[in-house]
Amino acid sequence: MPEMTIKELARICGVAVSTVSRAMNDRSDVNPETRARIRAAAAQYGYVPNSSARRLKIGTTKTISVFIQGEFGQLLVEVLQQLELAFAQAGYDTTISHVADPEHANAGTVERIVREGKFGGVVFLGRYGSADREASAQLSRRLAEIDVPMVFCTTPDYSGTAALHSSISVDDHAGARELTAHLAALGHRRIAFVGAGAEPDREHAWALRLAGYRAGLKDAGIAPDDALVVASAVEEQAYTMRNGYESVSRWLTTAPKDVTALVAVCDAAAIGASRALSEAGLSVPADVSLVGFDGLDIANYFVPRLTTIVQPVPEIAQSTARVLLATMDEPGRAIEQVWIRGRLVPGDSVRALT
Amino acid sequence: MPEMTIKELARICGVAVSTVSRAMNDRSDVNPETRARIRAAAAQYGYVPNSSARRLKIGTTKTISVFIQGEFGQLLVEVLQQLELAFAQAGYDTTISHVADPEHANAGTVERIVREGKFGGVVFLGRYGSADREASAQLSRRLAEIDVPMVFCTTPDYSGTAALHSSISVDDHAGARELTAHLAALGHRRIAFVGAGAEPDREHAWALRLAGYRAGLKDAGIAPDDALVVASAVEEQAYTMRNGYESVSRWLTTAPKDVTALVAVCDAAAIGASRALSEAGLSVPADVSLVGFDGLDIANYFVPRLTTIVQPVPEIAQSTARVLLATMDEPGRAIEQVWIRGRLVPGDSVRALT
DNA sequence: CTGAAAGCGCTTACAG
DNA sequence: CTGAAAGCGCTTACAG
Repeated sequence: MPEMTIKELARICGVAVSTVSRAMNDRSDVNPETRARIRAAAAQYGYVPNSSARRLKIGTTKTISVFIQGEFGQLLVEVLQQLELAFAQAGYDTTISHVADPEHANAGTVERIVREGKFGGVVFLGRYGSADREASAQLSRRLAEIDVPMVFCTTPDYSGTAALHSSISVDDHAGARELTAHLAALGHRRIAFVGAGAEPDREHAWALRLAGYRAGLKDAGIAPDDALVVASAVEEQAYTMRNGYESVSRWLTTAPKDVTALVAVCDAAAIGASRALSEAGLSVPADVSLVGFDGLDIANYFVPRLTTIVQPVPEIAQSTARVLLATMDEPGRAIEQVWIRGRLVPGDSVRALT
Repeated sequence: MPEMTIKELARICGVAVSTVSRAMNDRSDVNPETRARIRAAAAQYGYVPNSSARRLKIGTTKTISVFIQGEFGQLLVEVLQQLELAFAQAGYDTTISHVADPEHANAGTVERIVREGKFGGVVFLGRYGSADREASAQLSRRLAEIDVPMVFCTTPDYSGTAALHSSISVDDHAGARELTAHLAALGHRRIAFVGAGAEPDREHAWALRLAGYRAGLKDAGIAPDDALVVASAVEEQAYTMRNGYESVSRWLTTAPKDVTALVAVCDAAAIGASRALSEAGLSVPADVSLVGFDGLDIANYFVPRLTTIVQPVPEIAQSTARVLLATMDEPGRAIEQVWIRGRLVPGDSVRALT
């Protein structure tokens, strides 16, 4: 196919290029018959407008870019699908910008948004920024200076004291608190948390979930015990089976023997933890109860079925789309922080002690 | 940031736009000092060339598009990451085109490639086309007419008798054959296959794996038995836990009682199968042995650890990159079909009967 | 409702 | 090594 241009099509149809342009773009100021004739010819000859030329003129596009950094699991894939759907319904194309190497891509990420620049809006999905707090905060601030509507989905805004961006996430704190309360209600008092980061933090999912766990303990009148907070062994891949496995394996050598339940930072970590327990001769839930967070498919198929908080993927995606589209319509719009409650789904991984 | 243009930067530097262009594109015919000066100014003022304008002039870009259709799991994510890496090393950007709805996007997919047109190359990752055989074959043929180098990774070329596209995959047939031989060597004779499609097929992964299973039975002198071929209950999501679960649950009501082992079409299906077995009071591997295919993380963390064929992700990605880049260099290049052997990794899900 | 013309920001022969 | 100029394919005021 020799890539027909608007000029050739105009010649074939015996009209001016401007008329072809109007017909192709469904402008009202074209004779319906002319338009039909041009569109028929376009279909026949396989004419497709050159999007680069178009973009160069227009400046902006009906395209929303979703940024994903580093590894991404089932959860993000699901959110992504639903986002694409929601944007498509609003007449926007979705393009995925995957930043493979999170550590070296911060400046690059920003630069790319500015350069390609022509996105109607941008979603940051999952984590973003680097492990370094200050660098992440700086990135967040630089992003805020760019004149493109953006929202953070499933990842917090690290800007610092004042939030600079809209964000939508599951309510990590409330979820972990509920899981902990659930365990306490079943008689557990010695409950550990698996997957804490090294530095204090109050924005990452692990930190919010850890805080929720602590709040849950407090609700139940249980004194916190640092020996029950299991640090991530593989911090740069905190939300993985491997981290759950290695963290718990290491911790078990010195763990208090009276622990009866584990709250894992996520389902994947819970599954890794389960293997570590099994290798240590401990069975779930007979010897130790175990809960996860996220509600992945695997939580439902794992043996035993994992008690977990199911992330409300449809609501998260819909809220994200709603906030972004609203901001695109009304650029000066106030930023919005949305926390959506997940649903606790009991499995077979928790034993009642009472 | 007011989006500086080449013209403004040229004025600031006191040179012609053509000189700026040469400096930014690292052409040899610029005075090194001039170039340094211009680049410094570009950095200082945050000038980034407008990619649309550039594309419009150049016609083609240093960008490779990876197409992913429908749902995608951990395996494709891993391949994707490695592809991005390989392309980056060759100086190419990677962009992901996710086609959310596989059934309705065939024509759209093609059109999009043609329209955006300016990709240096295209990779189809995972499945592509629709469930309908003829539609897929037609799509494959239409793709072959487009003047963009493309390769199929982890998905077959459905063109028909003569292959029209290069493709790279794990050797599904050899892998399933090896798994079956492995079971037979441990004394299993009544071995079932979980996840067969309804229509005869010789290109999809399930069909190749089913054929490999049959070859493995034959190698071991075991007569095939149709009652041991478990049809997919959820055919449009064949490679999922849900399909493994529902297929085996349904089949168990009428399954021969003497089955001692299951070959699942993939790890996810194996995990689903495991739950179905467990609900029927059958334990893995004490009552039934179970093997998967793919080598996902979960195979290694599941209890019991799953015996499986590990997909050689690095080799698959590297071969894909190599073939695509070679085709881009040499457009008339012969197509190439690469089948890479996976590695059988024994877990704890198989019991020796002898 | 339609056409002629300017111009989006860049690259690349063509002269010097 | 550098500059002036043409032109990539489109859209959009501006006239009619």
